[in-house]
Amino acid sequence: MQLIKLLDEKVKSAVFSIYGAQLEQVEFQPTRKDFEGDITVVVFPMLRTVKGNPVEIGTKIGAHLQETVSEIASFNVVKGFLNLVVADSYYLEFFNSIFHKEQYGFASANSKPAMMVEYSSPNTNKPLHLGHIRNNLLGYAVAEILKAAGHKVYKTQIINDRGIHICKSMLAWQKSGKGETPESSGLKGDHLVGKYYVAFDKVYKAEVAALEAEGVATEEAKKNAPILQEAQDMLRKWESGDETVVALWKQMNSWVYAGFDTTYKNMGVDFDQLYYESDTYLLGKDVVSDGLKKGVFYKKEDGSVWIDLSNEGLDEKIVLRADGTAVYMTQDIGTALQRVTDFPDVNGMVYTVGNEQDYHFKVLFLILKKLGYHWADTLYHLSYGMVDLPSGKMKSREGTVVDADDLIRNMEATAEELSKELGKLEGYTEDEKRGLYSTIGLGALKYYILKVDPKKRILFNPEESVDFQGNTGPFVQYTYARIQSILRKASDFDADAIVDTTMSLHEKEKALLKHIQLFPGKVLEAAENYSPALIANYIYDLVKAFNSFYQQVPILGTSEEQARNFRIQLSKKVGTVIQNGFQLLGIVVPNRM
RNA sequence: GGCCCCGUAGUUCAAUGGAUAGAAUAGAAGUUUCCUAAACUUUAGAUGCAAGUUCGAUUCUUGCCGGGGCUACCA
Repeated sequence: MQLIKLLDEKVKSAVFSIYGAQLEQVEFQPTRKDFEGDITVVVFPMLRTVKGNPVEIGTKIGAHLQETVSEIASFNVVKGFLNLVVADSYYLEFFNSIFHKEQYGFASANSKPAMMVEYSSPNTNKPLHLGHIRNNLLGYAVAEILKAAGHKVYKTQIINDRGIHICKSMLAWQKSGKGETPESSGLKGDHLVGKYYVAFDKVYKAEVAALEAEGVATEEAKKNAPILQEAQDMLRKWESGDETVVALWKQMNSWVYAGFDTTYKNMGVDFDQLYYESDTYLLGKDVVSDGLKKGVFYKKEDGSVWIDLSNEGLDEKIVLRADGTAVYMTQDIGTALQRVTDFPDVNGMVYTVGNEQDYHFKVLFLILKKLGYHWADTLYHLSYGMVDLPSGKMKSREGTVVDADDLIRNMEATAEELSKELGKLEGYTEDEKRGLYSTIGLGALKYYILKVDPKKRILFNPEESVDFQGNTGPFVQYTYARIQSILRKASDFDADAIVDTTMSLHEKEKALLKHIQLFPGKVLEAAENYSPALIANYIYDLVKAFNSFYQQVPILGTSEEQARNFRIQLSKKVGTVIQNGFQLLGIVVPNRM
């Protein structure tokens, strides 16, 4: 970053002194590995300002830079690309300047406005599945990245704890549960409740089929199945505050929360502030009447309230039912306002929600804007692709899901199996080993999900296990562990030594330093794009470069003392960057594996 | 039908409009008396199709083809 800033000025003044022309901006890119050089200036865009042959222009600028800028050791020009070779001393000075910064790459805390990141937001009628895992990992990682970019961040979720879905589980439990509890059944609370959600659907389908057999039309049968009507009745009772129903609702939700807490803990995600739909679903109604007065909304004959977005290329959208009750949109308007009230310092909210709701959020943000809330422009829908199975979409009701708890357990089991096969853990206690299996298994899973661009849909084949080799979490973790091993063995090295900047660098060392230098910029880029994938890919490249260095250059075996010490320091620094980068992804790195 | 997203090696992923499109995996061939071989090195293999803008297009525009999603007084 610093280098580019410096060169930007130098190139501009070079062009000015040679051609008397003022460049708007200079285009840089890292030099491709097939060419000699470290950083490349692209000459083509300059042709708009400076007339002439690109090679000739590049050569003149290169010569001028070599003469006047001490950091530039030499240059070459290929077609319209001016490749600059940066002096080793520059990189060594850079290394000295960052070596002691433990938080290297992170902007100073709270130097930017506070933001709120919403993620997870599950329904409370069934356990979490792979889709939720992607949501949680993305939301958590984006929150961490925003923090690293200097924002204060509040992590939040809205728990969808009311509605017909939870009544379905409640009803089925009431009918056939025989008082079963997590304790009596040995089932995790969310799994127990999910079991009854599936049970409801089974009865419901049977009833629909029975009605159809009697000659009732499918649509009618779906509406009139007795058990569904009972569930709707239960929801009405809940809304009117029926004591028995509310008590049952509280009990079943408490089971689910306990289950979710375990899953969140295992996944390593957390929240600063929770919102419950049962508290917020009535919010937003005042805003609607306010909007009516302002003329943002309009009322239809039946009393329902709408917004017309056809001028924006969207449809009409309902914001309040004819009977005056709130819909999804009403609630989301209210919740947004609530959050702004609760956290006045927040400037920017991120909603981590699947791309099936792209339209909903487009409309929500537009409505808030039309209502005149200045902060509407700071809202962002972090939309991500679905996680599908080869058989299609996951459906909890039909049991075709990859359960979050099962998957995590499987990943840990695979890690255990592999670790035992390799047998490198003598001296570890059983507890330490179990901790490590979890670190590796989760690392593999998290990396697998996060390295993919959020927008892209993931096809997950449960038959093919998630890899532990190649571009994977364990690959990165392994490299980190090897670095720690070096540091353990190098007890004699001087961690405070200032590197002699007149030393000449090995090609692999220079490659590493160049890469390390990119880290702070990469963090900012990831924050701007809300993309943990950028961090994952960056760390992967860094690790590749380190492994290549490790393989080809002796570290502890270096005969020259200064060079040896530098190589250990360099390894240590690479380790810190790996650790810091993986921390942003919520992945732990082990000292041994 | 309308609107949105996605099409890159067999497979899973990369590439602010820039050089000969990078990796991993699966395939082929190598590297352990030496810092952890979950590694390293070599090899073969891809931009859905057709136009346009540009000095230059995987990237931007349009059309077509393929996959997914949204288009509820459910959330």
